Amino acid sequence: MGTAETAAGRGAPEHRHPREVPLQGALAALADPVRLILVRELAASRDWERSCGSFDVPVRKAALSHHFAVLREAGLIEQRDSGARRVNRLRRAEFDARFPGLLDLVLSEKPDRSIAE
Amino acid sequence: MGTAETAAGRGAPEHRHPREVPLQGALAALADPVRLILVRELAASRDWERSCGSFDVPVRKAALSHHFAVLREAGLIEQRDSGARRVNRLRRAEFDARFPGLLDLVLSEKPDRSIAE
DNA sequence: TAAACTGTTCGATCAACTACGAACAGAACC
DNA sequence: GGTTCTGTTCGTAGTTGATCGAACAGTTTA
Repeated sequence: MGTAETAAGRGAPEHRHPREVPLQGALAALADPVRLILVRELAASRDWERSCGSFDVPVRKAALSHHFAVLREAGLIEQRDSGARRVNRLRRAEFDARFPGLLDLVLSEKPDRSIAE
Repeated sequence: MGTAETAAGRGAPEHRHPREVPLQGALAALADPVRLILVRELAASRDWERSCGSFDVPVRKAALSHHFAVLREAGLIEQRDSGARRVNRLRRAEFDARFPGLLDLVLSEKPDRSIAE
């Protein structure tokens, strides 16, 4: 059919606005090396540019899918289905309004070399 | 003997300056309900005023001791032995210099009612 | 000296998190 | 049609973290 807006493996992703995210949840979401990579790479990309599989992380897709779910629940990202792939955007403004400075802190920190080891 | 400056159960506590604390460690330290209470109560008290046992937290002393160790390793608090008790202070300025805005975020957030349940 | 108090450490338990492979489902491509 | 690509879900395994009670070691008080 015409333009595709459907899903990949299942229904549309459930989102949570940063406004409804508890501080503890936001901190926990960011206290993980893999998710930090995702957030930083996302911040360096344009909205809706990156699909889930396009990130350079040392985990397989099952774990990756889980991490994206956590970021979604923490109000950090928004996802949209585009054909077979699911594209992402960082909720910069909304998240920063809810937790002023937190995202800046994460993004200004130079990534620690070597994730595992 | 004269003035006591010794320990409670063991040697002097090991500290870590916020400068040497990784962002991930700071976030993880703050992503816990008990430790959030400790930090907030500490912020509302004067330096060296509060002993470890003087906090209103729903855990026993073994767990409490562990939480203080985590806060110490995260550069969030400083401890000093004063006779039988160990007194604390929040490293406001140093921590804020290392992670600008993070502590403010934690302290401006209204404590979520009901820690467990 | 003995008892009470404060806090640490040990060992065990239990819950939560992270990870993987396999199976699945829709989209795109041949 | 079938194959490949993308991502989710499931079941499971390993790791980490929080918690407790008990034992311990100083300090203080009686």
